[in-house]
Amino acid sequence: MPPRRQQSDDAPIDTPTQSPAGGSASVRTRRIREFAREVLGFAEFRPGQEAAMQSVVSGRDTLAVLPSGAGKTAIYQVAGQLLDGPVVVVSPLIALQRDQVGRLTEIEDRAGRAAQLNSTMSAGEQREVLESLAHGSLRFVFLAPEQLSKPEVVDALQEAHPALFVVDEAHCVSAWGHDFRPDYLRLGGVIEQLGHPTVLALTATAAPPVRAEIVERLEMVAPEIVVAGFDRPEIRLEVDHYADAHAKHEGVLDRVLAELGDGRGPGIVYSATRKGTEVLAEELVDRGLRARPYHAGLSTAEREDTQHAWMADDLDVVVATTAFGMGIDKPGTRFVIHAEPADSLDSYYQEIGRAGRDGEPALAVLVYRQEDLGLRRFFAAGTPAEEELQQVAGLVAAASAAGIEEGVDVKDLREETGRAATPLARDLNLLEQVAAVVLDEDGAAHPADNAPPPGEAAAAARELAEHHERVDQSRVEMMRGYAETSGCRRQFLLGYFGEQLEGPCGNCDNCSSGLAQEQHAVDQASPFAVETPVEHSEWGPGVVMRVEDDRIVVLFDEVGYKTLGLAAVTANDLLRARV
DNA sequence: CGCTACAGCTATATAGCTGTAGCGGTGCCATATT
Repeated sequence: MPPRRQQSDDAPIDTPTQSPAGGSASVRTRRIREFAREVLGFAEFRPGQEAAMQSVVSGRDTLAVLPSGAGKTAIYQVAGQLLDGPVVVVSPLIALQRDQVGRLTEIEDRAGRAAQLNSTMSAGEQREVLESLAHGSLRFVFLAPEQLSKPEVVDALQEAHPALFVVDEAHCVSAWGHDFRPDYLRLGGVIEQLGHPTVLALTATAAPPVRAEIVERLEMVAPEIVVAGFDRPEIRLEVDHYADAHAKHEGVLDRVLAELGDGRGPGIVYSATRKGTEVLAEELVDRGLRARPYHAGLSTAEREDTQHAWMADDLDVVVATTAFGMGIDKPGTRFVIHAEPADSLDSYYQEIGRAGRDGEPALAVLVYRQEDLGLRRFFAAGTPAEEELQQVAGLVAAASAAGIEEGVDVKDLREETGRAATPLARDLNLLEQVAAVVLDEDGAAHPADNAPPPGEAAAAARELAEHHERVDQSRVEMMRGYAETSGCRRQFLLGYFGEQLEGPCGNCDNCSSGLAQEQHAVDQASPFAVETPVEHSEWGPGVVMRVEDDRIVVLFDEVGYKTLGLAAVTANDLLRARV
């Protein structure tokens, strides 16, 4: 397990005697404050912000989990000014890169020049960025992780000796790395190639296992972990339960109409499917609302148009898949209604966190049907068959044995196995992670040095995939737990993120109905307290995340979140406190 | 995992049931076609 050091906002900063920014901690503090005031126009820091700046400027790898709007960007702006060398910022979306570069360009004369590097630019423009980086005339470069699979990009970065390597929206490492965007998993290797500049990982939402994975994947060394309180008390939490699909559908429409009818709005409706967004948007339009669907299947022009209309207050509702989100910050968003549950509380919290960013009261409603978790379970599944993995490993090994030096192309593998590109890419990534296969810069597969035989490699890869699947499924179960709890929903949510709220929040449906108070009274009597490290006879070590009257939720290192009945636990002596 | 569309069956012919195959989410990038 990676280290899990935590530091509260006001804890003293641990200061090495010699630091890249030079000088003592007090000098550093002064320079940070000066820059923040004079260039960024800060009157004061948000929670966690200055602690993260201190840590980064002192040359320490840092993971900062700070709420949206807490000024994560300012952390690397300040660091970029005080460190000696350029700053590389890995950002998941080209649109986000564009926004950041735009903002930095406004203060360019004081903060330093910024540029992006991506496929929307001409070859000439891309070359120019790499050259100015090498000449030292660029302070910030923004790129997607995929750029770092190109050797010429890594070479250019290496020559520029970056002082800081920033991974923005760092939860993507965990959420997207495994299958969707595997280059996120390779960032650790890139950081090593660059001589391990100081690493700064930034995210708004990360539960303890996600934090651990970020630290591990990025190969962060003795990281400072700054977590600022991420309670959003202004967001009221509610869950509407339905048994019937049609009734649920009507329930979503009614909920939206009720909110807007009361003059509250605008808001976002999240649906799990593209079709769902289109059907709901159309029906809302039929009921007289300014509503539009948004998903990745729409043309770029349509998406941009909808996004602009949303930002310009020309829409009451955007009905969207998860494609609508990162980088969209509209402070006056009054409600977020989910027509289906998210795949985890991590995603759910991120999505509802888009409401009420102006600090005014906002509402998050989950319109819930147990069956809707099925789709999430399906997406969480998908451990490949061992034979499938063995076949792929075998083909790679055979090509090498036959003396084919350029390796095996994914295209060739597709022809030989008759399978689609996506599952094949997933197989190769798994085999790469168990040190059986190496992918070169052209995407061709070679056997790794001392690679295990295909049978062994396949077994190890399957085991790894099963581990991910168990954890992902357990995250879906926690989403279910949130929907079905009779306790305070905010306590449940914050507990999931490892933050304990002393009493019921008073601003969720279960608090309003009185259920949460009854529940809370019972919870006090549980034999296992929250945050107790425990050992389970079958599942190994874990930490108690949540306590209810007859059950507890434990986060296990190996199998993720599990809900245990207390009766069975005590009867069979399943769980012991670790010392 | 669960829903939908649709094929194929039934029953005095056109609607209504049953079984099941197919499908479902996120974005980089590069390459092929206009």
